Amino acid sequence: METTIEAPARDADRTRAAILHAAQQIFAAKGFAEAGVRDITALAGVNPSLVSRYFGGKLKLFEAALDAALDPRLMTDLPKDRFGKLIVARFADEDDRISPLPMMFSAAADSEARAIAQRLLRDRVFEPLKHWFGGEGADVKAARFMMVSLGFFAYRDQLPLAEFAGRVEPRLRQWLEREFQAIVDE
Amino acid sequence: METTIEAPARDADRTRAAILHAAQQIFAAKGFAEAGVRDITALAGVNPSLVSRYFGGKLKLFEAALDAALDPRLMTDLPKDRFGKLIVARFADEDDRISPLPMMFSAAADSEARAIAQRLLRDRVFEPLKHWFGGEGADVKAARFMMVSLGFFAYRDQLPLAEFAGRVEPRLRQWLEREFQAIVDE
DNA sequence: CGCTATGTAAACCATCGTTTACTTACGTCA
DNA sequence: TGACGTAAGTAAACGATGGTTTACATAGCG
Repeated sequence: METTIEAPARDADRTRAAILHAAQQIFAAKGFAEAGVRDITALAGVNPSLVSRYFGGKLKLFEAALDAALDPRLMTDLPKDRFGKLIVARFADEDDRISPLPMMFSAAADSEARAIAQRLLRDRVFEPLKHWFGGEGADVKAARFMMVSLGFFAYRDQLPLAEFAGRVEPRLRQWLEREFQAIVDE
Repeated sequence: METTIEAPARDADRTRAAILHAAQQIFAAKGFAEAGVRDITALAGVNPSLVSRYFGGKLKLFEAALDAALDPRLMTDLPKDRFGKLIVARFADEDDRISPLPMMFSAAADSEARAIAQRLLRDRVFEPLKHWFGGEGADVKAARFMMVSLGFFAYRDQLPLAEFAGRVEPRLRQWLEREFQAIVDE
């Protein structure tokens, strides 16, 4: 699964990119607090001190990793008439691009990391979504979207119940699809 | 506000209770990771070493604090015909008994604390709720309840947007009420 | 009067992000 | 081409944090 990113000898840009890429994997897998700088640099095959040199510290690296992974179009590039089905598919079917979302939960426990996650979540997800919905009540729609999404991830990652393990239960999935579709339709 | 719990001289039971009570306040306020044993014992007015002696460590204290604060009837004592309005009121209007719920989020970042929170959330919230809903699809109903609840708390505590700061926006609140009511009605 | 439970103070120890000092490869210029 | 200087990277130590343990003091009961 995790493939070590070999940083070629003496190339600052490649090394920086290797650290960033490793950081995305480790942060997504272990969360902000339990992901150690030594874990990340070990995966990148470089020295731990380079995190401070190239990124200014673990917190800034976290911010850079989150920022690089977040693409606002991830939610707003879908056709509105099939939004429900497609967004749930993207969430549930292990789309690699979704990993930054659950990664944000891990930041909740650390007050500094939480501030970063909040800002990014607002600027890169909430605001684009609000403008995409448009019209009156767009802010409420965006808030509804955030609640259902966060609820889904929190439930899936926090409460891995035996009966729902592995994939999303069909009736639950159907409810989620209707829920998301209702946001754009109303 | 936080009132220091004076532990009378040389009473093990009272001291134990004072630590537990202080732990509930500090854990709820700062989360598992950022709540220090020294913070808790300072509020209780006792020595930090007593946490290990009386509870077997910080993790066990967290478990005890969560367990003591969680009352399953918190959700299942409401009349089903007005469930939506009442549960949202309980969530949004700063009912003191709700504090353990957000407190669980803070445990998500720590793998050991998360395991405890998962078990407690399942045994003390999910299962009682499932039996209270009853009938066919009770498990899906309970899951829906968990998702909306977790989504609400995650959104409120994670994303304090300027326009929704302070209290819950009325239209959002209305949506939440309909959402919760729909779970019991369907 | 003395033993045991209660509580305290201080040290312990592991973790972890970061900094410092040193080494080495590579491009440049004489 | 060859020495030199700068940038890239490493190793090791630093320093703070924080849960836990140990050694010691003392109050209260039999």
